Amino acid sequence: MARPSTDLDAGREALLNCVEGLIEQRGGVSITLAELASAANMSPANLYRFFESKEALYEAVAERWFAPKIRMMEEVLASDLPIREKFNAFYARRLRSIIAFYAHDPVLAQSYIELGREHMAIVRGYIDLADHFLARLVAEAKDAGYFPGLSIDETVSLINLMLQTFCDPELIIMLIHSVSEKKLARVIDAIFDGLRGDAAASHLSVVV
Amino acid sequence: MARPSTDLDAGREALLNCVEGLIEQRGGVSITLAELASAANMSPANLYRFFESKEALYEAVAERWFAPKIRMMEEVLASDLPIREKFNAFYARRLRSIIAFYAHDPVLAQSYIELGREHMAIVRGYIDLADHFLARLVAEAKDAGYFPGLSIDETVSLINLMLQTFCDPELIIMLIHSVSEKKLARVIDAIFDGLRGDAAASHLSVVV
Amino acid sequence: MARPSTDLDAGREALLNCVEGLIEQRGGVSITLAELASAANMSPANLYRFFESKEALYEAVAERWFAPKIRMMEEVLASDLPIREKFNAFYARRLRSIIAFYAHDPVLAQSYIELGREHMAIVRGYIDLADHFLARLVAEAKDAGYFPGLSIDETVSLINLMLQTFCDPELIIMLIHSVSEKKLARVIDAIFDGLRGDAAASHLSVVV
Amino acid sequence: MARPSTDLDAGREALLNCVEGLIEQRGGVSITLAELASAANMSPANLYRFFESKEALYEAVAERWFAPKIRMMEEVLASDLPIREKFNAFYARRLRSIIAFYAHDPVLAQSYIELGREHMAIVRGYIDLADHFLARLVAEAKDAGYFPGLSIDETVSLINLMLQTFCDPELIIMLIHSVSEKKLARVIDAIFDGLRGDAAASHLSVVV
DNA sequence: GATGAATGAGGCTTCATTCAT
DNA sequence: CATGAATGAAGCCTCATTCAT
Repeated sequence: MARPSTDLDAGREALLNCVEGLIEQRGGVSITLAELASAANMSPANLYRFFESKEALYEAVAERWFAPKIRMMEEVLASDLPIREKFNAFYARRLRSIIAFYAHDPVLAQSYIELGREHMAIVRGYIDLADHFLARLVAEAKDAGYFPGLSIDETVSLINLMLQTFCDPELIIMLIHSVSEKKLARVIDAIFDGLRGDAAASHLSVVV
Repeated sequence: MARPSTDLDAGREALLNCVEGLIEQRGGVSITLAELASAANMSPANLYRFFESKEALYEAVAERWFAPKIRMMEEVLASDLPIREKFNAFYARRLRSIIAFYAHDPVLAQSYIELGREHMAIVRGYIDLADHFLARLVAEAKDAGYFPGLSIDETVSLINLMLQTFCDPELIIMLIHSVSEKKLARVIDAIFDGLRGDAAASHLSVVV
Repeated sequence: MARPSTDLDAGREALLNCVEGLIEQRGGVSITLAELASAANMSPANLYRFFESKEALYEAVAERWFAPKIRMMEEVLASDLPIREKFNAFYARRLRSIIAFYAHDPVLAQSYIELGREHMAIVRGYIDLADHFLARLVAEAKDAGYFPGLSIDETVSLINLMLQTFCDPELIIMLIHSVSEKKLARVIDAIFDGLRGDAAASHLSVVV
Repeated sequence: MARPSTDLDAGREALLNCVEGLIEQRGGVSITLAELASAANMSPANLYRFFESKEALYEAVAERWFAPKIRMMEEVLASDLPIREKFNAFYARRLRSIIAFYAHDPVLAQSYIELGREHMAIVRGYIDLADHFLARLVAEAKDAGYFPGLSIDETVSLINLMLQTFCDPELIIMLIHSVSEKKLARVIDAIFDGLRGDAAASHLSVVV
């Protein structure tokens, strides 16, 4: 009866906060379970009541970071904006949120980046998800006549290359002073107005 | 027997270059001695001819990073510039070099920062050294009548707080778009013209 | 209050049945208390009401296996059969019961053997007890004039060697197709008719 | 130069012998790396020079056990016996070797069985390989007109059911006194003469 | 009584470090 | 000099066991 999971969930939240605290204090690099346990005033073994492995813990940390971004993307996809605006929103909202997060706590942001680099496998899942969303946007755009002569996969690949600096948090932070929503809009315009397969065929063969 | 140390020194340099290469390729996180040895085409055991421990290796990496800055600071201290300019040069030259390094290779710069966070103990020594230099500058400034009513230590502490963002590489990079030598000059002016003990007594108690 | 031990005893029995079930299903190797608890629909902690340790649990399992054999041995010892028949019954009844158990459930039998090998310490106690009974039988036999020139201990040791394959369950099962009560009877005859100290002195020195 | 692997290979062999010794002494259940290391007079860490994990060690143990059987099966498959004899040889040779191994060292054989039960995943690979060989035999037999109305997979599945007791070492040992090459031959005759799809259709649906 | 929470000991594995050659 | 062999300490994880409720 009751919700036996509530306690565990609360504990999980508390632990995630703890992790966040540690990350901020000393970077996210090589945090030890012993270290986390001691920060959380429990034995290392007890951590396993809340997370079934260190990996699962990092997944939860990643989820905390990515969940709102995924929600955003889903909202945008479900919206009935015209495709070009939809496309812009898809990237702009994420960009804005990353910039805001960085502005609010640059050290924490940096540390998340580090963490991401150490746990590529976890991050990759989210990148793939974003790619999947992008593919759906591209399909919609193709239905509207854009990107003629290009397959969806080709288009996705090209767009990823062009917009990398507007969606990879690491690059965004690295180029924080030159990246902006305005520039993003420009690039997206260029993509929609200029990206096609016919003229560019020879180049594409290089890309592939 | 010639000078066996020359060989060792050359080997050390080569290894440090190797380390730098590794750091740039894959971040500085959890580089293994085996990994470094294999990158340097030697056995792990042989590394110990050049560095007596992994810690010592990291110290050398740190020294490479800090040495020119220390030299700079020493030069400035030894110069016969008027104290205010001396003070400015003390910070401005370091700031310029960090910004240049970051501009030249942002990823490497980031990785050094990571490394620094992982090896705080090593870094701390250099921070203390810089504090020591600063204390000598402050003493000189006090001789010239500045910072009345403040002890050297109090002054050093206050100045560190105010100039943190102009000398901590992590903060500099983090605020790369808002930090500049010009602003540094302004802040230093404010320090020289405004920092004194009497009026600020109540605040200082808070600081401590 | 009543007799709280009755409940406990019942619980103990139930648990032992549970263990037996688990052993049969998945072998006796590395059964977890958590696993047993869940199979018994109780919390792991509650197991400790019934058995004070995992070791104690295994002792009980062993006891279940050994108890009827011990009872048999006691009955035989208390009986007033002539010594030679008594001796035969001492071994034959155990042999029969082991063969029957194996015939009834070979997998379970195998698993008990495994278990025994993993918990030698527990088993050793029962072996010692059997040795003690045997020593009493041997004493009785010596009173009747058998085994002249041999001490009780020497006799016990020799008999153990000769009858090992008729009382070690592992060996019995291993040699299931060549072991039989008839052969046992032959061997016992040989022991009673042939085992003496004088002629065999030189060999005995080797045995010791 | 030379063969740097030779030492390692020798060490591996030595370790496998050690494992075999341990298995024989105290069963194969829950052998600890520490235990093995101490039996081999080395530190647990050093084991990793020879085997990259405990799993890999057990794989090597398994390979030692299975390799000759696989070779046998391959030889039989490559031979140009008539299919029925080939089929018989395929099983009979394995059966003979298992019985011989058991006869030569029953305790060790038992312990290998235990080990197999603890490391099903490793064993499964070999079972699958045997199934693959069997499928090729069945295909050959079908080309010769046997097993009409049955697919290869169905036939393999049925034969496995019928011959289980002649190829699973655990079952062979368990039934050591009733299993024989002669009986195997009888069963194989029945399979070749009687196994077909048409008449048995209704039964097959049950089997599936 | 019975349970969930918590822990320490011990297992596998990695890695910096040492040592004999 | 340089190496391969070997190790101890430390990290992650499991599990028998205890304790407050």
